[in-house]
Amino acid sequence: MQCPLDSKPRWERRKDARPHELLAAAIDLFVERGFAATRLEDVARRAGVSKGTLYLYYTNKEELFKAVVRESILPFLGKAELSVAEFEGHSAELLRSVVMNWSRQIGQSKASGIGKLMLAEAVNFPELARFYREEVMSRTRRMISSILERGIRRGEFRSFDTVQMTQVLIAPMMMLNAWKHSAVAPCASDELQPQAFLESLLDVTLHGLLPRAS
Amino acid sequence: MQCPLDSKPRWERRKDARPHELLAAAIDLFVERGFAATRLEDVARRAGVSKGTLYLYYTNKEELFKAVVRESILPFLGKAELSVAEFEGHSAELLRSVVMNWSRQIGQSKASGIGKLMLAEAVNFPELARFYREEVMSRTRRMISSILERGIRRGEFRSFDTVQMTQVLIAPMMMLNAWKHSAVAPCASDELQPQAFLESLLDVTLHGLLPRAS
Amino acid sequence: MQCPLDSKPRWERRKDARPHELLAAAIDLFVERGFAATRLEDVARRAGVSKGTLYLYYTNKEELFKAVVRESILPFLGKAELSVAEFEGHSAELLRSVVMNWSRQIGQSKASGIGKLMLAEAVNFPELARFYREEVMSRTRRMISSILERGIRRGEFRSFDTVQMTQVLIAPMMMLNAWKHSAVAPCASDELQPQAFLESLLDVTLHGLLPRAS
Amino acid sequence: MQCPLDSKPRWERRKDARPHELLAAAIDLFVERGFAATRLEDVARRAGVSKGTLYLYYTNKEELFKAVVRESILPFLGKAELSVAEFEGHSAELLRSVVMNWSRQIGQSKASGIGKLMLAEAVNFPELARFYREEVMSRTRRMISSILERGIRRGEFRSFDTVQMTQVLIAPMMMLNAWKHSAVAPCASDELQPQAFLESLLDVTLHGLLPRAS
DNA sequence: CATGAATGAGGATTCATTCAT
DNA sequence: GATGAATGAATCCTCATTCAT
Repeated sequence: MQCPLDSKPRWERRKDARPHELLAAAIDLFVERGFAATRLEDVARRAGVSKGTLYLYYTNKEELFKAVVRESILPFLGKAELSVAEFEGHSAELLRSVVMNWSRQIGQSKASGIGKLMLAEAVNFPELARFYREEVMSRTRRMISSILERGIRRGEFRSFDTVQMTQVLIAPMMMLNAWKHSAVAPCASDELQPQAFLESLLDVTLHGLLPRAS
Repeated sequence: MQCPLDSKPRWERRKDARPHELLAAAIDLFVERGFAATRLEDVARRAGVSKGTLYLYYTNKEELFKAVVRESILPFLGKAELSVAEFEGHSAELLRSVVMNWSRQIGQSKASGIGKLMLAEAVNFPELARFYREEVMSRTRRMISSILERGIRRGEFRSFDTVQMTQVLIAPMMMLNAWKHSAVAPCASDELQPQAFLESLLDVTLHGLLPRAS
Repeated sequence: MQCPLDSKPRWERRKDARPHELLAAAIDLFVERGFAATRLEDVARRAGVSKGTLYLYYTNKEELFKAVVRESILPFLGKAELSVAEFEGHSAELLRSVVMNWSRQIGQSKASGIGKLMLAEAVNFPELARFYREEVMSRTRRMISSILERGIRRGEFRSFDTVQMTQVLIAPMMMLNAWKHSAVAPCASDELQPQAFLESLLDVTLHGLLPRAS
Repeated sequence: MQCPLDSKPRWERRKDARPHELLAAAIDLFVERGFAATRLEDVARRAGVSKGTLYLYYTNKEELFKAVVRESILPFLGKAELSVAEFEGHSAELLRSVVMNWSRQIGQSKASGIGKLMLAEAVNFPELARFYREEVMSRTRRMISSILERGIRRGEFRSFDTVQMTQVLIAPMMMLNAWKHSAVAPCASDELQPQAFLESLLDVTLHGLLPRAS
C-alpha cells in the first residue's frame, strides 16, 4: 500500500509536489501571456488540477505570482549576492562571472520572462509592484553597484558614475531577457543570439570600463 | 498647426482635430496602463467624447493603437532614417546625434512608453505584434545597424559583430524608455536620470566601439 | 418617429423608466430570497434587461439594495414623521393612525419584507447594516418614541418606560411584516390576518397604555 | 454530564461528545451568519475537527441544522408544554411564567437566534422550512393559544380573538430574540434591555388582556 | 473513525462593441 | 456626425460535498 522507500501515503506525496507543479504551470503562462491575461483556470488545467485546487495552495492570483517569483528568482539572487561577497579576483572577472551565471541560470529558465511582465503590468497591480521592486529590483541593483564600486576602489575600473552605470549595465540584460519572451523581439531568433549578445555586451562594457590603455 | 486663414467653421475644425485629440488621450492611457487594461470608455472620456464616437474614427481598439503608433513614432523614425542617410561626419558623432535626437523627441514624449507595452502584450495581440515589428522594430534595427556598418567601413569603429552590437545598443535605450513609465523602475527617480543614463551609455559605448587607442 | 406628447426619443423615455423597473424587480427578489441569495442576473432578467444593464444604473449589489430602500421605505417614513409633527388630536388616535398608515403603505407593498432580510443579513454586510440602522431603524424608533412621550406628557397615556415600550410596539409590527414574507410564518394565511392582527395589537396596546379606567 | 464511573476509554468518550461539540460550533455560526452564509469548514474548525468528520455525523448542511434545532429548541418546548398542561393557578400567572422561562432558557442561549435566521432563509430551503414550521412554530403557537383559551374559559381574561392575539403575543418575543442577534437591532445595547422589554411587554399585555377593571 | 485534498458549479463584476435615435 | 444605452462573453473566487488514504 505504501512505497517502502517513502512512508507517506501517495496523495500526501502528491501534496508536496503540488506547489511546484502549480508554480511551473503558472510561470509558463505568466511569462507567455502576462499577469492579467493569464487565466487561473488555464494554470490549473496545465498543472492537471481543477480551478479550486489552485486556491488550496495560493489564496489568490497575486499570491500565486509572488510564489512564482520566490521560487524562481530569489534563490538565484541569494546565491549571486553570496558569490559577489566572496569573490577575490579582478572585478572585470567578477562582473563577467555574474553576468554569465545570470545568463545560465535565470536566462535559460522561464524566470527570465518575469521582468518583462512586471515592467508593463506593475502599474496595474500596486502590491505586486512593491513586492517586486523590493525583493528583486533593489537587490539586483545593489549587487551590480557593489561590483562597480569594488572595481573602482581597487583601481580595476576607471572612475565613473556608478549609479547610472549600474542601470546601463542592467538595462541590456533585462532587455535581452524581455526579448527572449517577446513577440516583438528582434526577429524569430537568428538576430537575437543570447550568448553572442552577452559577449558583445561584455566586450563593449569591459572595453569601456577598464582604465584607458596605457 | 492651424492655418490662420482657415475658413472652416469652428465645429468643422473641431472635427478635424478629433483624431488628434483621441490619439492624445489614447497614448496617455495605453502607456500608463497597457493595451489590454486600457478601457476605451476612459479614452473617450479623456478626449471629451462618447464611447460611440471613438468607433466613428477607429474601427476597434487595435486600429486605435496602430493609429497611435503611426502618429507618435513613425514620423520620427522617418526623419531619423533621413538624417542617417545624409550625415557626413564621424560615425561616433552620428551615433551620438541619433541617440540624442531619439532621447529628445521620443524619449520626452509619451511615445517612449509604447515599447514597454508591446514587449509584454504583443503576444496576446498577434496582429499588433506583426505591425509593430515591421513598422517600428525592424526599421529601428536597420537604422542603427547601418550606422555601425558605416563606422566600421570608414575605419571609425573597430570591427565587431554588428548584428549583436545593434541589439546591445538598442537594448539600454529601450529599457530606459520602459523604465520611465514603469512602476518597477529604478526607484523614486533619483536613481534613474535619463540624461546621465544616456551620457553613461554613450561614454561606455564610444569607449568600447572606437578602435583601440593608439 | 417621436411621440408628439413627449419630445424625448423613445429609448430616452426608456432610460427614465429603467431605474424604477430595476428597483421593482430587485425588491421582489430581495424580499423573496434575501440579499445574498438574490442573483443579479435574475433581477436583470425580471426587469427585462441584461446583466450588464443593471450595472449601468447601480454600481453594485449593495448600491442596488440601498436604492430599493430609498425608493420604497424612506418616502413613507418622511411622510409619517411629518404627520406626527402636525397631529393635534388624542395620542391614542395618533398612534392608531400611524400604525394604520404604516400597514396600508408599507405593509401592503413589498417594502414590508425588507426588515426581515436586514434582520438576518445585516451582519454579513456591514455597510448595509449601517445604512439601514441610520436611515430606517433609528428614524422609526424616534418617531414612535415621540408619540409615546407626547401621550404621557399630555396625560393621555399612563406613565411607563418609553424606550422599552417603543420596542414593544415596533416589535409586533415588524414581525407582522416579516411573517408576511416568510416561509415559517404562522401558516398559510388563515392564521395570520394582518388587519385582524393589527386590530388585536391596537386593542391590547391601547387597553394597556391608557391610564387606568376611572 | 459524564458518569464518574464511566468505564470507556477516553477517545470513546470523546466520540460520544463529538455530536454535541459539533452542534455547539454550528449553532454559534448559524446564529451569527445565517444558514447559507455559514461555511461548514468554519463549523468544523471551531469544533476542532476536519471538514470530513462533520459528514460522518450529519449527512449534509440541512441535517446539521435540524440537529441543532432538535438539541437546542425542542427539549425546552416539551418542558413548556408539560408545564402548561399541569399548571393550576391564574392564567395571567401561567402566561408570565411561560414567558419568563422562555426568556431564561431560550432567550439566554444561542437558540434565541434561530428564529431570525429561519424567518429569512426558510424560503430558500423548503425542507428546512417545513421542518421548522411543524416542529417549532406550530407547537409554539398551539401552546400560547391554549393559555389564552384557558384564561378566557376561566374568566381570567376578557374575550378576544385568540388566534390573532396568539400572534400578537408571540411576535414581540420573537422579535426580541431576533434583535439580540441582529446587526440592525435597536442600537448599541442600551436601548434594548431584554428584561425590561419583557416587563414592558407583560405590563401592557396583562393590562390589555385582563377583564376591564371594575 | 478521521482526515484534508480535490472538485466544479455558481455568482458578481467588467468592458469591447453594437445600434437605435 | 454624435450619442450613450444595451449587450453578453469572460474571469476571479467560493464552498458544499466526495473520497482515497
